[in-house]
Amino acid sequence: MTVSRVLRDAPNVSTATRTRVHALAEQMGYVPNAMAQSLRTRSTRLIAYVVPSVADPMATRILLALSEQAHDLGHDLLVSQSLNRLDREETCIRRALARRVEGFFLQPVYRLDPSAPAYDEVRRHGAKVVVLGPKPPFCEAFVNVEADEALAAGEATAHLIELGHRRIAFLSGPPTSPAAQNRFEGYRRALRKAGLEVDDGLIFHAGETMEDGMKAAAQMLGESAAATAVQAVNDQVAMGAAAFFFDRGLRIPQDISVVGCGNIPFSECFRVPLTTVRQPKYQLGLAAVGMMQALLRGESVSSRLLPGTLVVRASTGPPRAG
Amino acid sequence: MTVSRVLRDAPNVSTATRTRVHALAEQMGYVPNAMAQSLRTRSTRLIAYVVPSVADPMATRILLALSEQAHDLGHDLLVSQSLNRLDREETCIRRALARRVEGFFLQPVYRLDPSAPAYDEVRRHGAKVVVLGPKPPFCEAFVNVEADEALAAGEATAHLIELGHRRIAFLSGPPTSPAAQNRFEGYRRALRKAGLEVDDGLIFHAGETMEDGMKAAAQMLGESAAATAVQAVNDQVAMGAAAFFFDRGLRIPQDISVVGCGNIPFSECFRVPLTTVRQPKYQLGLAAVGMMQALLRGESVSSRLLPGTLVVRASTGPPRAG
DNA sequence: ATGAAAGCGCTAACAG
DNA sequence: CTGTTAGCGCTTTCAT
Repeated sequence: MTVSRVLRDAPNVSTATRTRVHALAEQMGYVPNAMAQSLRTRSTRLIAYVVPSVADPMATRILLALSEQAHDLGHDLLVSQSLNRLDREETCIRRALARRVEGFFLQPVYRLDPSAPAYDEVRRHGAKVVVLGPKPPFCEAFVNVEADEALAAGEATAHLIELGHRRIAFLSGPPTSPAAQNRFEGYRRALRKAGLEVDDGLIFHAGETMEDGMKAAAQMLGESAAATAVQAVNDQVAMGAAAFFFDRGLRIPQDISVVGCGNIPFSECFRVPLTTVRQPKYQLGLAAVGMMQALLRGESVSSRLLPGTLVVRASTGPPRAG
Repeated sequence: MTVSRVLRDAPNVSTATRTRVHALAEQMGYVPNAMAQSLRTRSTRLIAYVVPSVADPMATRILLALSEQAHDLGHDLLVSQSLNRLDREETCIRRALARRVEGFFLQPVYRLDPSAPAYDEVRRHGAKVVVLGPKPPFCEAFVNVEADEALAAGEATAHLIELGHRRIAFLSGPPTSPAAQNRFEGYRRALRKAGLEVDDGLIFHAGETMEDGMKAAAQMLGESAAATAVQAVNDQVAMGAAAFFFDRGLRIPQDISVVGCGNIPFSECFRVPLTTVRQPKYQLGLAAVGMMQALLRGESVSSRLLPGTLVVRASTGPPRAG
C-alpha cells in the first residue's frame, strides 16, 4: 500500500495523498503493528535490562538513565529481575531473546561456575551486550562499564590518613560481591601506599545493610580495637555503625570518624552528614546507553571505568589528640 | 511443521519425534520468534508500565512487585517514564500500543485538562488498564488501586490527638498532587472528628523533599506557631523538619512530636526513629497484577483501596506539661 | 501422527 | 507517484 510509505515518511508520495492518509489514519485510530514491522524489517528497537533487583538503589538510578535515554533514542526497554537466581536469570534472557531484542544491559548474577549457557546464546544470536558493573569470566566476550570501586574506596582511606588517622577499621561487605571486594582492595592499597600495615584486627565482616553496620560496630567496640576512624563498604553500613556509636555516647567526628561509599540519597541528610564517595550511578547508565548505541551501529567499543569523587562532609575529622 | 507442535507441547506427536526435535532444537540453539508467534496468535504476553519516574521510592517498590509477578505469570514488562510530561506520556502509551501490549499499568501525569487522547486510544484498542494511585477524571473507564491516603494520614493525626496534642501543625505537599491533598484532607477530618478546629495558622506549605521540610519548619518556628506536634505530608518532609528542630536544640519527642507518612526505608533508621504510616507499596503492586490478571481473563474487576498502618516509633510522645 | 496451504500485518523490490 | 507480488516466522485448518 501507499499507506505504508506515508506512515514511514518514505519518499515518492504526493503531498495530497500524504495528508489524506494521515487524516484517515487518525480518524480510524490506526496504529501500525510494530511486531509485523519488526518481523519484516528485522529490527525490533527493543532492549532488555536484566538486573538482580530494581529495588537496589544502585539499580534504580541506572534504570532511570537507561529508560530515559533508550526512549529518546527510539528504543523500548524490557525490564526483568533475576532476583539473584541463576535459573531466573536464564529465563529472563531467553525470553528477551525470543522477542529478538537488539541489545542487553546485563547485571549478571554472580557465580563461581564459569559456564553460563544463556550468555552463550546471547552471543550466538548476535545481540549487543553492555555489562553493568564488574565483568565476570563468562562475560569475556562483552564490554562493560563500571565504577572504579577500588579507586573510590582508596580515596576515602587516603582522606582519613591525611587527616592523621593511623588505625582505620574497615567494615567489609559480602564476600561474594565483586564490588565489595574491590572496595576492600582499594582500602588495603591506600594503606600500603601510605606505608601503613593492614591490620587484620581492624577488619570486621559486616554486610550491606544498616543493621549489618550496627552489628559490626558493636563487635568492634567489644573487641576494643582502638580505631580512630571507621571506613565502611557502603553508606548503609556506615550509617548503621554511626548510629551505634551515637547510642554509645560517642561523638562523630570528635571521638571517631566515619566514612561510607556510594553517596546514597540519605547520606547527606544523616544525623551527621556523611563523608562518602560519590559513585556516578546515573552516568554509568548514560555511558551504557552510549556504548549500546555504538554497538548497534556496528562500531567497536571498549569497556569503561568511571571514577568516583570524594565528598567530604561532617563525619570525618582529625583523630583525638593522644 | 511438526516442530511447531513439539515446541508448543501440543498433542498428537509421537514421543520419539518429540525428543528428536527437542534435541535438534537445543543443538542448533533454536529460539522461537515471539513476534511471529504473537502476530499469528494475537497474544503478545506483553504489559507496559508507564510511570512518571522510576526513581520515586513509591514507584520503585511497585515496579519490584509488578516485574516479579508479571514474570512469574509469563508476561514481559515494558517500562517507560513519562517524566511528568504530557507529551512524553503520550508517546510512551502509543509506542506500547504499537507493540500491542495486552495491558497497561498507568500512573497518570496529573493534569487539569479532562481530555487525554492517548487514554482514549488505549480504551479503543481494548487494552486492559489498571491505574496505580488516585484515578483522575479522564480515567473513569478504568479501575485503579491506591493506598487510602486520607485514612492513613488521619490515623497519624488521631495518634497525636490521643497522646494529648491539641496544636498540631501540618506541613503540606504539592498542591497538584492528589495523594498529598488526600493526606491533608485526612488530617483535617481527624481534627474535626476529635472536635478540634483546623487552624490555618498551623498549616505550612512544604513540598516533598527533606529540604522542603526544613524550610517549612523554619517558617513555623519563625511564626512561633506554638505547635506541640508536627505532622508532615511524607517522611522526607518530616525528617527535614526534625533535622531543623534538632539544629535548634529542640528534643524530639520531649519538646515536639513529629510524624511522617509513607514509611520509607530510612524512616526507621533516622536519628529519632520516625513514627509514620506504613503505605503498602509492594502490596499495591501485587494487587495491581492480580487485577490485571482478572481483566485479561475477561473477568470484571472493581477498584481497590488499601489501608495503611500506623507505625509508632520514637518521634512522638505526649506534649510537655503546661 | 504428520504435512501442505493459507494468512497474521507489514515492507522490499519491482512494475506500471 | 502508485500498485502488485512475495515473504518475514509462525500457527491454524484441513488433508493425508
